[in-house]
Amino acid sequence: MKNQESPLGVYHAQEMENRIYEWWMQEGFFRATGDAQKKPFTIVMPPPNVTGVLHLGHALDNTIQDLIIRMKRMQGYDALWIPGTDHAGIATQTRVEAQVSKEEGRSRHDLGRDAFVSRVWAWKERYAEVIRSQIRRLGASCDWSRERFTMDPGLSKAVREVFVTLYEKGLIYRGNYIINWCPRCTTALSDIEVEYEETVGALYHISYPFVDGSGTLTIATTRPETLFGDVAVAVHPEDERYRHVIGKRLRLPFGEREIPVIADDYVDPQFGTGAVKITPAHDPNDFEVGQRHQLAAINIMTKEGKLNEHAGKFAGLDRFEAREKIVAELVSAGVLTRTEHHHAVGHCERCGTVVEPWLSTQWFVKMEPLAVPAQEVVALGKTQFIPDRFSKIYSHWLSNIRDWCISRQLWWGHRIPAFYCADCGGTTVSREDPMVCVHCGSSRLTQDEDVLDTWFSSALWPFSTMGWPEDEAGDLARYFPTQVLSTGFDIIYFWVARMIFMSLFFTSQPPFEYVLIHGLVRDDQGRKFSKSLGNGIDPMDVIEKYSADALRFMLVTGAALGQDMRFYMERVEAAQALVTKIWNASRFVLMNLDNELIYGLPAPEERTLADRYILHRLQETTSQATRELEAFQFAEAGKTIYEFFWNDFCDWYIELSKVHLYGTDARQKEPTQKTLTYVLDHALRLLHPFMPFVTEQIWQSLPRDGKTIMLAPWPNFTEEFEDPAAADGMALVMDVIRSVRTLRHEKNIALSKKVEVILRPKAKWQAVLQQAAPYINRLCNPSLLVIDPDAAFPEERVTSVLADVEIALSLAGLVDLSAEKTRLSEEKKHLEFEVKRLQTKLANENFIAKAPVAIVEKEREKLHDYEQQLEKVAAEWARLFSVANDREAE
RNA sequence: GCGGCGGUAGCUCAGAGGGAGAGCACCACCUUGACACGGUGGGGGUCAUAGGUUCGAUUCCUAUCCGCCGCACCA
Repeated sequence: MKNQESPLGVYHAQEMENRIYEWWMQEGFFRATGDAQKKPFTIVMPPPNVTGVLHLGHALDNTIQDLIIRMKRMQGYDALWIPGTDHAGIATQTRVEAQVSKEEGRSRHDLGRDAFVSRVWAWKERYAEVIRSQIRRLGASCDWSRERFTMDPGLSKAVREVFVTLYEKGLIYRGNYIINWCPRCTTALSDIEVEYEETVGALYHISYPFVDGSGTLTIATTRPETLFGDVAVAVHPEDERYRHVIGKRLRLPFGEREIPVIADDYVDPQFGTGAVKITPAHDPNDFEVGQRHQLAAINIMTKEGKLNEHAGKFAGLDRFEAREKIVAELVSAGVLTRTEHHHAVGHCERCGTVVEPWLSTQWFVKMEPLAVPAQEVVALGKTQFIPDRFSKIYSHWLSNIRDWCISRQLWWGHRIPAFYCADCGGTTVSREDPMVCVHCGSSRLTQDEDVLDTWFSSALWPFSTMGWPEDEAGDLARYFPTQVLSTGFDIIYFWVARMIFMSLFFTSQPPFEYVLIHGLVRDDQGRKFSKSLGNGIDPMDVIEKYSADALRFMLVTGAALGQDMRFYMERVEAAQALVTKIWNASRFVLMNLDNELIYGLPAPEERTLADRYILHRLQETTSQATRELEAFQFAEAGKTIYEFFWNDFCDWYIELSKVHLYGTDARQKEPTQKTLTYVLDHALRLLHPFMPFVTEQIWQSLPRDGKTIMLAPWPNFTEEFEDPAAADGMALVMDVIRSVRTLRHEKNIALSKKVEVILRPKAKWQAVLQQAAPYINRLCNPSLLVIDPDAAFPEERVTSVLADVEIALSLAGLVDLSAEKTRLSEEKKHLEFEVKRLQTKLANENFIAKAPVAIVEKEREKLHDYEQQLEKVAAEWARLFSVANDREAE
């Protein structure tokens, strides 16, 4: 009967995980119910870009969200997790352009706008499906019936509504300003889409001759090719060196154009020569200087980054090629020298091309009116960053923010709803495509060719996914605002801040209560994963080799929130070991159940000491893990549950349970079976958000109440289980067992070899130890177990002294006196040290006076225990000496 | 220049005002009726450095060193 087959069989992660996910989907467990009895709890998933596949960072992010949403669902919330994908304008367009070019050797212009865009849609369909299957493979319990894409009709409607509203309120405007331009992508970029990289470049000193022949003025520049756009040279008004040349005129090289010397305190006299060429069309600072002095702006570059007709004979050359040629000519003319110069050069975030500050007409969002409330809401704690330090980063950015350039010269994205009139030149911005110009009534309208920055639509994600603006009574009313957002710190500016100000503006509510910021997943050497390093790890490969459960557990316990983590396969293996351990422990439980077992707990009076202990620990673990999870301390919570399951449940309780399961007293069998089942059930529930698959699989085989562990109630605080007496008692029993084992090990006595064990406890522990005798018998294998405060120890023995019990093994003929003396004297030395330490501490009047009473009391108890132990160890040590002397005397 | 993070056992990381923990690795023993992805026992840390606060600091404060990151400027 004991050896019946476990219904669990062999663990096959791949087959099992796929099958379970399918079943969850079929049963609709992921769908938010809308149950009015339940409180809603909502998370919107940061939509992955449809550019390609998911990486470990996505896996971490989604695991965190799934963990939270699964716990909340079990806690009885109407939990909603909205999945989706982002169209990722530049990134996706670039990928598809590359694909078209590679496969057909054609550019997007060869295809034409409509044909190209339909190619991108095809790409989107394909990769959205890849991403969907990857998220599923991870076990994400998101509500697929509410999946969204940033370019869905509803979300596009939201984009248009937002654009038009902001335009009407004067918060969106079009203008000719310096923006960041990527000549490769041929589009404008926002400030944060530019990545600055420290580079070794050159500082060129060029001498411009005065028109009146009175010598030259030497300027310093890093970009000599822009000299064709120079409209002035500026010096500091207070700079004595140049005061006399202000107002004079200079002649530019390569041409006859003359420019004035002006004074502006923007100039730093310490830098370079103290004289700066002013090129308003190609430098943001120069642009401002130009405006202050009413200077013209000469744009000398094409959108591809080539010099245009203003550059004379250099027209048509690429900007870097032109720079070389210009420098060469100026050097031979003797008017240019160069020095090495370190400076940060902006690169396109998507393609790495050096970004060009470029004057062009673009659409902007006026930021200040939006940024102020967005800062407030975080400052007031209505939205909280976890860890809190990220709120500083957020607030710092918002307080220094410049207007947001939102137009992109791309084809993939939301087309800007602005229409220009061919007759009056007026602009019409409207919710529906206009038939006629609002200014003059002409029907000769053409829509702006450009699309909006992807982040413009992502910024609306928390409410656009819920039906805003069309359906405000449905999901939006119930599930917005959301409770939690989980994302990486790299996206705080791009996305989090923008969602917050857009939500505040359009819904008057912050979009989330908590923003969880996690760190980066790095490789085993601490480097970022990157294509160029070739160190990428596909989460699907990890799942394939181990399991989604293991990957999830590893990621979520790998580091504290906000801290970067290194990805080590060894740690996935460790997580997999836990999965296996859970599986095997469950097999044990199941193969020891009787078919007619009724689900439930044994009555309190039927519970064994071990039962009481494990229920107490279950209770502790439940409280602690719940507290930690609710504080978003996932790694801590994972550890708490891990330790309970492995150490308390497997190493101790299961071993102890064997006494009752296989023992002679049949009455104890059923209570133990019930406790095993109960504790396993609840431990699985605690583990489920971490490891959804294996816990579901096991739970299905368990006597249970419910259809799926996904919807089983989250374990609650159960006062009835609180049992400090059982906890203390078992702690002592465990100490005793451990000590006996240690003595056996030190004396090389295998557990299979029986040996007499004598325990001399303090009287108050007599009953507990007596009760625990069957456990000690099973785990220590004594030939005879004596438990008696007055027991006499045999002459030939080894001993161990605990605070509350003395332990002796009877070892006739086996005691190595000198080894034993060494061991005891080490022990004695250690105890003496501790006693001394505590005596000194307690002799300190300041300590007694100022430390909390409880601490002082604790230290006194410690001292007392140590003193007693020392006394006994010293006595034993002395006894050995006399035995040794006797032997020598013989 | 401004700001942030990290420096704890060989490795990766937790932790916390009252003489430091885990996983992996290591050593010894064990095929004990769930599990060798296991069991039992063990070794290993002046908690980066120097000051300060405190009865007490590895934990709080200051400075320094080392590693990393963000922002700003860069003609």
